[in-house]
Amino acid sequence: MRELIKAFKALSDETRLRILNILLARECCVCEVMQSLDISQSRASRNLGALYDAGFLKMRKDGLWSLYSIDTEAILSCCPDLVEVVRKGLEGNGIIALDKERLEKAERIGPGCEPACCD
Amino acid sequence: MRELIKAFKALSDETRLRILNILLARECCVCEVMQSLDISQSRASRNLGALYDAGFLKMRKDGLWSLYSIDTEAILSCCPDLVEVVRKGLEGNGIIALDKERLEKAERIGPGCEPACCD
DNA sequence: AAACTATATGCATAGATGCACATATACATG
DNA sequence: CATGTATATGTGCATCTATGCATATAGTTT
Repeated sequence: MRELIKAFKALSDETRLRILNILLARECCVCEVMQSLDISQSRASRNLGALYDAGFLKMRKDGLWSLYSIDTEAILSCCPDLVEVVRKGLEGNGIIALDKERLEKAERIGPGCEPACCD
Repeated sequence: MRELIKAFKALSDETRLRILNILLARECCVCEVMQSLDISQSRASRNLGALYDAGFLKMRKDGLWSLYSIDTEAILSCCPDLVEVVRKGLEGNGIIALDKERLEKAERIGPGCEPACCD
Protein backbone atom coordinates (compact mmCIF):
# COMPACT_ATOMS: atom_id res chain seq x y z
CA MET A 1 0.00 0.00 0.00
CA ARG A 2 2.88 2.38 0.82
CA GLU A 3 4.15 2.11 -2.74
CA LEU A 4 0.72 2.85 -4.15
CA ILE A 5 0.35 5.92 -1.93
CA LYS A 6 3.80 7.15 -2.92
CA ALA A 7 2.91 6.80 -6.59
CA PHE A 8 -0.36 8.69 -6.27
CA LYS A 9 1.30 11.40 -4.17
CA ALA A 10 3.88 11.86 -6.88
CA LEU A 11 1.11 12.41 -9.40
CA SER A 12 -0.89 14.84 -7.29
CA ASP A 13 1.25 17.90 -7.85
CA GLU A 14 1.13 20.42 -10.67
CA THR A 15 4.88 20.74 -11.08
CA ARG A 16 5.31 16.99 -11.41
CA LEU A 17 2.46 16.61 -13.90
CA ARG A 18 4.06 19.35 -15.96
CA ILE A 19 7.36 17.49 -15.83
CA LEU A 20 5.69 14.26 -16.95
CA ASN A 21 4.13 16.19 -19.80
CA ILE A 22 7.44 17.32 -21.26
CA LEU A 23 9.10 13.98 -20.64
CA LEU A 24 6.33 12.42 -22.69
CA ALA A 25 7.86 14.36 -25.59
CA ARG A 26 11.46 13.35 -24.95
CA GLU A 27 14.26 12.63 -22.52
CA CYS A 28 15.49 15.76 -20.71
CA CYS A 29 18.30 16.85 -18.46
CA VAL A 30 17.52 18.86 -15.32
CA CYS A 31 18.33 22.18 -16.93
CA GLU A 32 15.98 21.52 -19.83
CA VAL A 33 13.20 20.86 -17.33
CA MET A 34 14.08 24.15 -15.62
CA GLN A 35 13.83 26.01 -18.91
CA SER A 36 10.65 24.34 -20.09
CA LEU A 37 8.78 24.99 -16.85
CA ASP A 38 10.65 28.20 -15.96
CA ILE A 39 11.40 27.00 -12.45
CA SER A 40 14.47 26.95 -10.20
CA GLN A 41 17.17 24.30 -10.39
CA SER A 42 16.48 22.80 -6.97
CA ARG A 43 12.78 22.65 -7.66
CA ALA A 44 13.35 20.81 -10.93
CA SER A 45 15.85 18.43 -9.36
CA ARG A 46 13.67 17.60 -6.35
CA ASN A 47 10.52 16.98 -8.33
CA LEU A 48 12.36 14.82 -10.83
CA GLY A 49 13.69 12.90 -7.85
CA ALA A 50 10.20 12.39 -6.46
CA LEU A 51 8.93 11.03 -9.77
CA TYR A 52 11.99 8.80 -9.94
CA ASP A 53 11.46 7.49 -6.39
CA ALA A 54 7.84 6.75 -7.19
CA GLY A 55 8.98 4.60 -10.10
CA PHE A 56 7.78 6.71 -13.01
CA LEU A 57 11.17 7.76 -14.38
CA LYS A 58 14.45 6.27 -15.53
CA MET A 59 17.69 8.18 -15.12
CA ARG A 60 21.04 7.86 -16.85
CA LYS A 61 24.19 9.90 -16.46
CA ASP A 62 26.01 11.47 -19.38
CA GLY A 63 29.00 13.28 -18.01
CA LEU A 64 27.67 16.00 -15.74
CA TRP A 65 24.15 15.64 -17.08
CA SER A 66 21.42 13.62 -15.45
CA LEU A 67 19.03 12.55 -18.16
CA TYR A 68 15.53 11.64 -17.08
CA SER A 69 12.87 9.87 -19.13
CA ILE A 70 9.57 8.09 -18.63
CA ASP A 71 10.07 4.50 -17.48
CA THR A 72 7.51 3.11 -19.88
CA GLU A 73 8.12 -0.53 -19.06
CA ALA A 74 7.73 -0.06 -15.31
CA ILE A 75 4.52 1.87 -15.82
CA LEU A 76 3.11 -0.64 -18.26
CA SER A 77 3.72 -3.45 -15.81
CA CYS A 78 1.64 -1.87 -13.06
CA CYS A 79 -0.85 0.56 -14.56
CA PRO A 80 -0.90 0.26 -18.35
CA ASP A 81 -3.08 3.21 -19.28
CA LEU A 82 -1.91 5.59 -16.61
CA VAL A 83 0.03 7.57 -19.18
CA GLU A 84 -3.10 7.94 -21.25
CA VAL A 85 -5.09 9.13 -18.22
CA VAL A 86 -2.49 11.80 -17.51
CA ARG A 87 -2.24 12.85 -21.14
CA LYS A 88 -6.01 13.17 -21.40
CA GLY A 89 -6.28 15.00 -18.07
CA LEU A 90 -3.72 17.59 -19.20
CA GLU A 91 -4.87 18.21 -22.74
CA GLY A 92 -6.18 21.67 -23.53
CA ASN A 93 -4.38 23.19 -20.56
CA GLY A 94 -2.60 26.49 -21.21
CA ILE A 95 0.45 26.03 -18.99
CA ILE A 96 0.97 22.55 -20.36
CA ALA A 97 1.01 23.88 -23.92
CA LEU A 98 3.38 26.69 -23.00
CA ASP A 99 5.77 24.26 -21.31
CA LYS A 100 5.93 22.27 -24.50
CA GLU A 101 6.64 25.37 -26.58
CA ARG A 102 9.51 26.29 -24.30
CA LEU A 103 10.78 22.73 -24.51
CA GLU A 104 11.29 23.25 -28.25
CA LYS A 105 13.78 26.01 -27.52
CA ALA A 106 15.34 24.40 -24.46
CA GLU A 107 19.01 23.46 -24.63
CA ARG A 108 21.56 21.70 -22.51
CA ILE A 109 23.14 24.90 -21.30
CA GLY A 110 23.25 24.20 -17.60
CA PRO A 111 21.48 25.88 -14.70
CA GLY A 112 22.77 29.36 -15.55
CA CYS A 113 19.27 29.93 -16.93
CA GLU A 114 17.86 30.03 -13.39
CA PRO A 115 14.85 32.36 -13.35
CA ALA A 116 15.48 35.77 -11.78
CA CYS A 117 13.28 35.20 -8.77
CA CYS A 118 10.67 33.19 -7.09
CA ASP A 119 7.75 32.05 -9.21
CA MET B 1 -5.42 19.70 -14.63
CA ARG B 2 -6.97 20.75 -11.31
CA GLU B 3 -9.41 17.86 -11.54
CA LEU B 4 -6.64 15.39 -12.23
CA ILE B 5 -4.64 16.62 -9.26
CA LYS B 6 -7.68 16.41 -7.00
CA ALA B 7 -8.27 12.82 -8.10
CA PHE B 8 -4.69 11.73 -7.44
CA LYS B 9 -4.64 13.56 -4.10
CA ALA B 10 -7.77 11.67 -3.09
CA LEU B 11 -6.02 8.40 -3.85
CA SER B 12 -2.80 9.23 -2.05
CA ASP B 13 -4.01 8.64 1.49
CA GLU B 14 -4.18 5.42 3.47
CA THR B 15 -7.58 6.10 5.04
CA ARG B 16 -9.14 6.78 1.67
CA LEU B 17 -7.62 3.72 0.03
CA ARG B 18 -9.00 1.65 2.91
CA ILE B 19 -12.42 3.17 2.33
CA LEU B 20 -12.25 2.36 -1.39
CA ASN B 21 -11.33 -1.19 -0.46
CA ILE B 22 -14.46 -1.81 1.60
CA LEU B 23 -16.68 0.01 -0.87
CA LEU B 24 -15.40 -2.37 -3.52
CA ALA B 25 -17.23 -5.05 -1.53
CA ARG B 26 -20.50 -3.16 -1.14
CA GLU B 27 -22.33 0.12 -0.58
CA CYS B 28 -21.88 1.47 2.97
CA CYS B 29 -23.27 4.17 5.22
CA VAL B 30 -20.86 6.37 7.17
CA CYS B 31 -21.21 4.38 10.37
CA GLU B 32 -20.36 1.14 8.61
CA VAL B 33 -17.19 2.78 7.33
CA MET B 34 -16.42 3.88 10.89
CA GLN B 35 -16.82 0.36 12.16
CA SER B 36 -14.90 -1.32 9.36
CA LEU B 37 -11.90 0.98 9.68
CA ASP B 38 -12.31 1.65 13.43
CA ILE B 39 -12.06 5.41 12.97
CA SER B 40 -13.98 8.43 14.23
CA GLN B 41 -17.22 9.65 12.68
CA SER B 42 -15.81 12.95 11.44
CA ARG B 43 -12.82 11.22 9.94
CA ALA B 44 -15.05 8.78 8.05
CA SER B 45 -17.35 11.53 6.86
CA ARG B 46 -14.62 13.86 5.68
CA ASN B 47 -12.69 11.20 3.81
CA LEU B 48 -15.84 9.91 2.14
CA GLY B 49 -16.51 13.51 1.15
CA ALA B 50 -13.06 13.86 -0.37
CA LEU B 51 -13.50 10.72 -2.46
CA TYR B 52 -16.92 11.97 -3.50
CA ASP B 53 -15.57 15.41 -4.49
CA ALA B 54 -12.86 13.75 -6.52
CA GLY B 55 -15.53 11.87 -8.46
CA PHE B 56 -14.88 8.34 -7.25
CA LEU B 57 -18.09 7.83 -5.27
CA LYS B 58 -21.83 8.09 -5.65
CA MET B 59 -24.03 9.02 -2.72
CA ARG B 60 -27.70 8.47 -2.05
CA LYS B 61 -29.80 9.34 0.97
CA ASP B 62 -32.03 6.81 2.71
CA GLY B 63 -33.67 8.60 5.58
CA LEU B 64 -30.90 9.64 7.91
CA TRP B 65 -28.37 7.44 6.23
CA SER B 66 -25.91 8.61 3.60
CA LEU B 67 -25.05 5.61 1.48
CA TYR B 68 -21.80 5.75 -0.45
CA SER B 69 -20.68 3.46 -3.24
CA ILE B 70 -18.07 3.34 -5.98
CA ASP B 71 -19.14 5.36 -9.02
CA THR B 72 -18.11 2.68 -11.46
CA GLU B 73 -19.41 4.44 -14.56
CA ALA B 74 -17.59 7.69 -13.81
CA ILE B 75 -14.35 5.83 -13.20
CA LEU B 76 -14.70 3.71 -16.31
CA SER B 77 -15.17 6.81 -18.44
CA CYS B 78 -11.88 8.38 -17.35
CA CYS B 79 -9.53 5.68 -16.13
CA PRO B 80 -10.90 2.22 -16.89
CA ASP B 81 -8.47 0.06 -14.99
CA LEU B 82 -7.86 2.34 -12.06
CA VAL B 83 -9.93 0.07 -9.84
CA GLU B 84 -7.75 -2.84 -10.81
CA VAL B 85 -4.58 -0.88 -10.05
CA VAL B 86 -5.87 -0.04 -6.59
CA ARG B 87 -7.07 -3.57 -5.92
CA LYS B 88 -3.70 -4.98 -6.95
CA GLY B 89 -1.78 -2.36 -4.96
CA LEU B 90 -3.71 -3.25 -1.80
CA GLU B 91 -3.73 -7.02 -2.03
CA GLY B 92 -1.88 -8.90 0.65
CA ASN B 93 -2.00 -5.95 3.05
CA GLY B 94 -2.88 -6.76 6.65
CA ILE B 95 -4.95 -3.70 7.53
CA ILE B 96 -6.88 -4.06 4.31
CA ALA B 97 -7.80 -7.64 5.17
CA LEU B 98 -8.79 -6.71 8.72
CA ASP B 99 -11.01 -3.89 7.47
CA LYS B 100 -12.86 -6.35 5.32
CA GLU B 101 -13.34 -8.76 8.22
CA ARG B 102 -14.83 -5.99 10.32
CA LEU B 103 -17.03 -5.01 7.42
CA GLU B 104 -18.66 -8.45 7.65
CA LYS B 105 -19.85 -7.63 11.17
CA ALA B 106 -20.62 -3.97 10.55
CA GLU B 107 -24.21 -2.84 10.91
CA ARG B 108 -26.23 0.29 10.39
CA ILE B 109 -26.31 1.17 14.05
CA GLY B 110 -25.30 4.81 13.89
CA PRO B 111 -22.17 6.55 15.13
CA GLY B 112 -22.60 5.42 18.72
CA CYS B 113 -19.81 2.96 17.90
CA GLU B 114 -17.26 5.80 17.90
CA PRO B 115 -13.89 4.40 19.02
CA ALA B 116 -12.92 5.29 22.59
CA CYS B 117 -10.01 7.47 21.63
CA CYS B 118 -7.68 8.64 19.01
CA ASP B 119 -6.12 5.99 16.82
C1' DA C 1 45.39 20.07 -9.26
C1' DA C 2 42.71 24.18 -9.70
C1' DA C 3 38.85 26.20 -11.67
C1' DC C 4 34.52 25.29 -13.58
C1' DT C 5 29.90 23.15 -14.22
C1' DA C 6 25.51 20.36 -13.65
C1' DT C 7 23.03 18.30 -10.22
C1' DA C 8 21.83 16.93 -5.45
C1' DT C 9 20.82 18.12 -0.79
C1' DG C 10 20.67 20.46 4.18
C1' DC C 11 18.01 23.89 6.24
C1' DA C 12 14.40 27.21 7.25
C1' DT C 13 9.82 28.65 6.22
C1' DA C 14 5.06 29.25 4.33
C1' DG C 15 1.26 26.80 3.20
C1' DA C 16 -1.47 22.50 2.88
C1' DT C 17 -3.41 18.39 5.06
C1' DG C 18 -5.51 15.19 8.41
C1' DC C 19 -7.31 14.68 12.66
C1' DA C 20 -10.08 15.13 17.22
C1' DC C 21 -13.34 17.66 19.46
C1' DA C 22 -17.40 20.20 19.65
C1' DT C 23 -21.32 21.75 17.35
C1' DA C 24 -24.59 22.42 13.51
C1' DT C 25 -27.75 20.38 10.23
C1' DA C 26 -31.32 17.50 8.49
C1' DC C 27 -34.42 14.16 8.88
C1' DA C 28 -37.40 10.98 11.93
C1' DT C 29 -40.54 9.83 15.48
C1' DG C 30 -43.18 10.25 19.45
C1' DC D 1 -43.14 20.63 18.04
C1' DA D 2 -39.76 18.47 21.13
C1' DT D 3 -36.56 14.83 21.28
C1' DG D 4 -33.46 11.68 19.19
C1' DT D 5 -30.30 10.14 15.52
C1' DA D 6 -26.97 10.02 11.46
C1' DT D 7 -24.07 12.89 9.11
C1' DA D 8 -21.69 17.25 8.00
C1' DT D 9 -18.75 20.98 9.31
C1' DG D 10 -16.16 24.92 12.08
C1' DT D 11 -11.98 25.22 14.78
C1' DG D 12 -7.46 24.48 16.53
C1' DC D 13 -3.41 21.83 16.37
C1' DA D 14 0.27 18.76 14.88
C1' DT D 15 2.35 17.13 10.95
C1' DC D 16 3.67 17.01 6.16
C1' DT D 17 5.00 19.23 1.70
C1' DA D 18 7.00 22.28 -1.62
C1' DT D 19 10.06 25.78 -2.16
C1' DG D 20 14.14 29.15 -2.13
C1' DC D 21 18.61 29.80 -0.66
C1' DA D 22 23.03 28.27 0.23
C1' DT D 23 26.19 24.67 -0.11
C1' DA D 24 27.96 19.97 -1.09
C1' DT D 25 29.10 16.58 -4.55
C1' DA D 26 30.81 14.65 -8.65
C1' DG D 27 32.48 14.93 -13.09
C1' DT D 28 35.05 18.02 -16.67
C1' DT D 29 38.54 20.96 -18.60
C1' DT D 30 42.54 23.50 -18.81
